[in-house]
Amino acid sequence: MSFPHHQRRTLTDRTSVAGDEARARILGIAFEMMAEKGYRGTSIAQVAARAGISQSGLLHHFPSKQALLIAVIDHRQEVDSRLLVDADGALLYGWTAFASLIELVRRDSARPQVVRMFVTLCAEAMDPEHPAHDWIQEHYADGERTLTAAIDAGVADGSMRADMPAITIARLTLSIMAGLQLQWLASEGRLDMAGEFEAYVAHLRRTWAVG
Amino acid sequence: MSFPHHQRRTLTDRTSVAGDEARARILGIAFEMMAEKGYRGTSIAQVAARAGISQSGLLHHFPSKQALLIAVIDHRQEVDSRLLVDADGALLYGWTAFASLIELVRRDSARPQVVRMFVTLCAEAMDPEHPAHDWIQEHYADGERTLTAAIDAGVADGSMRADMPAITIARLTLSIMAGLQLQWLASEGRLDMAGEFEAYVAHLRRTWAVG
DNA sequence: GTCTATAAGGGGATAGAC
DNA sequence: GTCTATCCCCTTATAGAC
Repeated sequence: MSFPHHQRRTLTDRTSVAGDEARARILGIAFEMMAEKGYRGTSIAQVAARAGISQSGLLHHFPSKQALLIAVIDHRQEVDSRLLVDADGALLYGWTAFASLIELVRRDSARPQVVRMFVTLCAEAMDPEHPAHDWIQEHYADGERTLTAAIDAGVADGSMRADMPAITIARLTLSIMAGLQLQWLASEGRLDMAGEFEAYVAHLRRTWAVG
Repeated sequence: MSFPHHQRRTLTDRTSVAGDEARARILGIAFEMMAEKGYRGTSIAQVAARAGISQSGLLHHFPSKQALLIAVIDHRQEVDSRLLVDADGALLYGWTAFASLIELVRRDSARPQVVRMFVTLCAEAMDPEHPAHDWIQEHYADGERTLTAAIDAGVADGSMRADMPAITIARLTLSIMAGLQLQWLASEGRLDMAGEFEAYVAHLRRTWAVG
């Protein structure tokens, strides 16, 4: 992923603590509002008002609405530990990867706003003119590559069968994760997202594990 | 589903053919634009311009933007034959229902705009203030009920196992359908949506059919 | 770092002529 | 059934004072 216009603070910057606090506050509000209304449905004036600052004040920290969106996406990406990677940064593989995905879904079950932000952004970023279009395409492709590699490793070490292409399993798994998010949001919590996903992995394990 | 403000032409109406043509043209353009930019990202002025009519002319046929959205949704719902129901209106059940779903996915593979409209609308309608919020919730609930009933019938007639709750299978299946739509759109056609879904049903059949 | 003022344009919807 | 003209609000972004 690359956003060439993204501002990143360097070690030599001398900015005030008050400025940092305002920036963080704006970022949090922007995230919440974009989660609910999407990028297009959110106005920077409303974000500014909720953050207790003027619109111009906001634009001092984020020079444009697009810069604000990019900052929101980048921030979440730093907060969320990367998918399928352990503490040392090594790639998880085989059933360990699926256990990690279950953990991820369980964590998401406690953060409906995060899920909503992601779902909303995914849908509107299908438009090639949307500022996050490239990001979302790379995000999907990256997820597919990573999970496929993890499954291939599981097949290689003999814990998974080779009678179904790894990429097919990967795509089905990622589809289920995305689709469950939609159903979970639509059900307003009545659906047990983590439970349903665990049932899927359990079924996969029964029918696809070796031994 | 119910939209109390929806205008439906009665048998006693005497409206001109030219008016009907204009209405249909506006409806088609509105569908395309809302598929790409969503409801919020589409302006009635742009729809009117592309339809070769003035904004006021459009508002003569659809008194508000919301009325236009509702007409678009209703129109698609009439065009698309209902899910899991055969020509006589009887409920499909068991593996027949899954065969019907495969057909549905295959048909959708040729209509990216329809899929995009639906995905975009689903995401933005998660917002309780969105005019299609109630519709989308009912749509999800209805799909879950219908498919669960079809699976229950399959278990009852002995063609499917009873070792997994019907509703779990139904939710997983609907998740996969929705998730594959997202991946398919993001991949811009590089993914074979119908093929992936068939692979899922085949796996289900191998591991879950009786006999 | 934050503000007010303002530019410049797009949005949905209405009134009334033809 | 379609148009022009208009209203009024909201949008993003900039200029310049403090």
